[in-house]
Amino acid sequence: MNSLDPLPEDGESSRPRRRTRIQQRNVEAILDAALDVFSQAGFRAATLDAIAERAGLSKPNLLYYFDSKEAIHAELLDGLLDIWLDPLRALDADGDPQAQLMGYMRRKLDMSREMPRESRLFANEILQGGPRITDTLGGTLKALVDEKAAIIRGWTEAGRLAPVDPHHLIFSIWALTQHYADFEVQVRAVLGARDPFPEAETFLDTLYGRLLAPQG
Amino acid sequence: MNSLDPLPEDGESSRPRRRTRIQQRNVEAILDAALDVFSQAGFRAATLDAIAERAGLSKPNLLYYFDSKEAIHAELLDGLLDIWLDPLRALDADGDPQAQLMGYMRRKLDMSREMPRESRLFANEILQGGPRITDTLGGTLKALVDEKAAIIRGWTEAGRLAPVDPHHLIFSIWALTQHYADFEVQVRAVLGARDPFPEAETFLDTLYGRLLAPQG
DNA sequence: TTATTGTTTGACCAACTGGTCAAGATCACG
DNA sequence: CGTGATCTTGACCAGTTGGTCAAACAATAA
Repeated sequence: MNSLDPLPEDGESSRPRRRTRIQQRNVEAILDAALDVFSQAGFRAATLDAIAERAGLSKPNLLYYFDSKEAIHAELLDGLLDIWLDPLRALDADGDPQAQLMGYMRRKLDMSREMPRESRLFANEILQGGPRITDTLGGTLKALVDEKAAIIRGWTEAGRLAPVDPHHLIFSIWALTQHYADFEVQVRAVLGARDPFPEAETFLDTLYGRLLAPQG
Repeated sequence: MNSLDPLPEDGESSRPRRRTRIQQRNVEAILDAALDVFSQAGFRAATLDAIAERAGLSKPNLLYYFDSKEAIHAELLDGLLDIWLDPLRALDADGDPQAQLMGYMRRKLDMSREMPRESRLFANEILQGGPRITDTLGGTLKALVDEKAAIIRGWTEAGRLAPVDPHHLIFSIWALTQHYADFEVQVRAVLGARDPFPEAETFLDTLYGRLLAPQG
């Protein structure tokens, strides 16, 4: 039994956690390598050997920093979920409806471009039935989506937004933006040498412009 | 070495292939079980034991009908790809542009509802870099998409369709429809008991209605 | 019935995988 | 420097996995 993290038992600051430089560096390397491997293979098909190699450590050394394969995966998912949902949290009831939603879409698209591994990590997890995050899905996530859906419904009822099902509107933003990360291989195969993202941004601007503009 | 399929060496008809009733039944059972397992776990994480169990056969018996795990997977992908691309093939240059595209979208949404395993099989494959179908992606698929994109561009240029990037329009249909199969767990977690599909159809009708209607 | 072909399985194997452990190497600090 | 804490590793292990094989068990046609 190892597991470095000394549990709530700090003297002063309660956040930093990693104590030595070596710990800092290695834990970081492990999580980065694990993100590579898990996002490409999914939990079960990922191997500790592959993660260790990519991190430049031996397998037993990995297990000195983390209790198990599950522990690494869990820490990744945990840390990422917040980042992942941040753009939705930022949706502001007091802002301009269309600008808010288009801003949300763009931020998600940026994340697909800049954090494709993270996107694929979630995709893999959910595709495989999400056994490790069903709680979060039905809990935190559902609550957040319901909250924001209510805001969107409010906008529509105030006539500031064309009528749309708020939940499916949010799904559509997820689907359309994450598609460029999750199905990147396919998109690139079809598009050839072209860079998908600038075109995607233009297309999605058009799409949501036409979908959301009030009155028809 | 086994591999039943007698290669091009038939006496009369060249399609049927499976000779005995037993073969017919077992091969079918294996492919169905394999679809269950591969679509849920991805290629690497899927096990022959799991497939065998679900098919009600012993593992050596599986391998009497198929040369290897890869062979099962390959046959699945092969057989499915045609079905999967059929709706796009059906896009008719001579039809009404908007009706054609909305029809395509609906057929894809139907497939997400009725063949979610197949959708997830592809999703898993592509998520993991599509090592077993990159050829098809850059070949058959790209050719088909390019052809249909040209048709769509023609419609737009004729003023029969609002201007949109044809490739990204096709991507959007894939993303939005397959999302309901591939991310089903998430969608259901957020929506609770509601059936996603009827709502999805309404939403997508609205979306593509507003996006595609000519003139603004 | 018998010979032939088709089907099924238990026993087995080598490679891989997640994880352990004790011993050694390195570091931080008084 | 010395000493305790941190870090690293080779050797190892038990369970899993894709795949083999010879022998047994059907089905069927002559």
